[in-house]
Order: sequence, then C-alpha cells, then structure tokens
Amino acid sequence: MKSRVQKATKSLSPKQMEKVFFKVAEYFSVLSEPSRLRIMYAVCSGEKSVSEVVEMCGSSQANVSRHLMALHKSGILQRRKEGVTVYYSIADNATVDMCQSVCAKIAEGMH
Amino acid sequence: MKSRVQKATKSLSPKQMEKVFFKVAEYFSVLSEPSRLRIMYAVCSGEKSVSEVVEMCGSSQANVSRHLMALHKSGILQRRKEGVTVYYSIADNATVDMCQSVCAKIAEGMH
DNA sequence: CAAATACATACGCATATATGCATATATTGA
DNA sequence: TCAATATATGCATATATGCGTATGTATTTG
Repeated sequence: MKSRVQKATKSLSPKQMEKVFFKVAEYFSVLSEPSRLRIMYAVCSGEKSVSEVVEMCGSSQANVSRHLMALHKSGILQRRKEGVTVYYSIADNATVDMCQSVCAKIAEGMH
Repeated sequence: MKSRVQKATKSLSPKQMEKVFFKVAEYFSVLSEPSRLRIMYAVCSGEKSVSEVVEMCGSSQANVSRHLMALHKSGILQRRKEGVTVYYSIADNATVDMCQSVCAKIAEGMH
C-alpha cells in the first residue's frame, strides 16, 4: 500500500507536490472542526435533512447549513433536493471509515 | 471494524463525546497545513534532524521547529536529543499510512 | 569562561475561519 | 399572488493560527 503513494507521487514535479500537499491539507481542514465532526456523526447513521441535523446537533440552522455545504463541496457528503427539503448523506465511505478509526483510537484512550 | 467505534463511543456520555470530537478535530487540525505535510513527507523517509528538515523543506528554522514540535506534541512524531542536535522520527505509523492513502487518492485524481 | 552551533520560543502582525444575526432564495399550498 | 416552510448566504465580529523577526536556552569546543 506504500507503493501506491510512491507510484502516485513519484511522477509529480515539486510544483505538483505542493498542490497535492495543499489539497490534502484542505481535506483534513474540513475534518478539523468539532461542529463538522458532530454533523458527520449525525449523517453517518443515514441520510438526514438539514433540519434533522439541526435538531440532532443543537447548532443553529445557518451553521449547520454552512457546514453541510462545506462537507458536500469537499466531496464527503452527497446532496439531494426533494421539494423544499435538502437531504445529505455520505458520499465518501473511505472518509467515514477514517474518521471512525481515529475516533475509536482516541475514545479508547479516554477511559 | 465499524463495531470498534461503536464499542468505544457507545459507552460515552454526550459530554465525553464532545471531548472526543474536540480531540479528533485537534488531531486533523495538525494535518491540515501544507507546511506540516511537507515536513511529514521529509521525516517519512527516515529520522531527520531539524536542520535537515529545514534544508529539505526550504522553510525557516523557526517555522520548522514549531511545526515539528506540534507534530511531536500530538504524538505523531518522536523526539530524540543527541547533544545539540534534535532528531525527529515517525512515532505513529497509522497516521503516516492514513496521510499516504489520502495523498495517493488526491494525487491519482490530478493527472 | 567565551564563542559557536542547533534548536526553541516570545511577540507582533496579517490572515483565515467559525458564529450570530439578518436576509435572500426556492418551493409548496391556499 | 401571497404566506409559510426549508435552506442558503451576506455581513460584522471574535478568535485562532501561521509566519517573520528577534531572542532565549542548551550543548560543545577552545
């Protein structure tokens, strides 16, 4: 699995490497806010409308909407409009798995 | 592997869950800067002194030192002092693997 | 002890980002 | 068309964060 990275990055110029670092940083940045992780946790259990997430998370509608949009734009969440209601669901399971691994590792070290 | 999270988080109170989200966000936050990813990439290939990383990354000594310290405090890098020289190396291989997976996924989608 | 080397850190600044508040937009129904 | 509902977004603000500069600290050497 390590060779996958080398195969993917070996052929990149320094400038392209910079671009990769930037994009990876951007990706991790989306996951670096408790509010968004809370939202991820809510959507994790199945497709949810914005209002449902608002209720589950106790944050304001404006904030939840913005965070959901950010998670969508980064490709982690899917967006589906049905009338007035917008439903979000997991688009990238790899990200969810990753979050869960990290979450578990940290939760284990807390008891 | 999904049950691992449930086993680890099911028994947590809402307040403890918040703490987990906060710590996970903090963890991802460390990886959400291109400078630190560049440094990770340098240390990835083997133990490096601060000066070596400075040369490899082209950033200032102060910056590299700060970032290395941040990566160390988060548990991702190890620190070893030998006289005046300080050597950093990977402490958490899981994090490196994770970064490489993300990196590969993004690099693949660039050509 | 003094000087040199390698690294860490305090300070100030510029910028980014999360949030609250108000408002805009879109869709449905009367 | 007007009102109601659900969601998105502009704006102001507070806070956080990265970086440059300068300086501090520790260790080795003469």
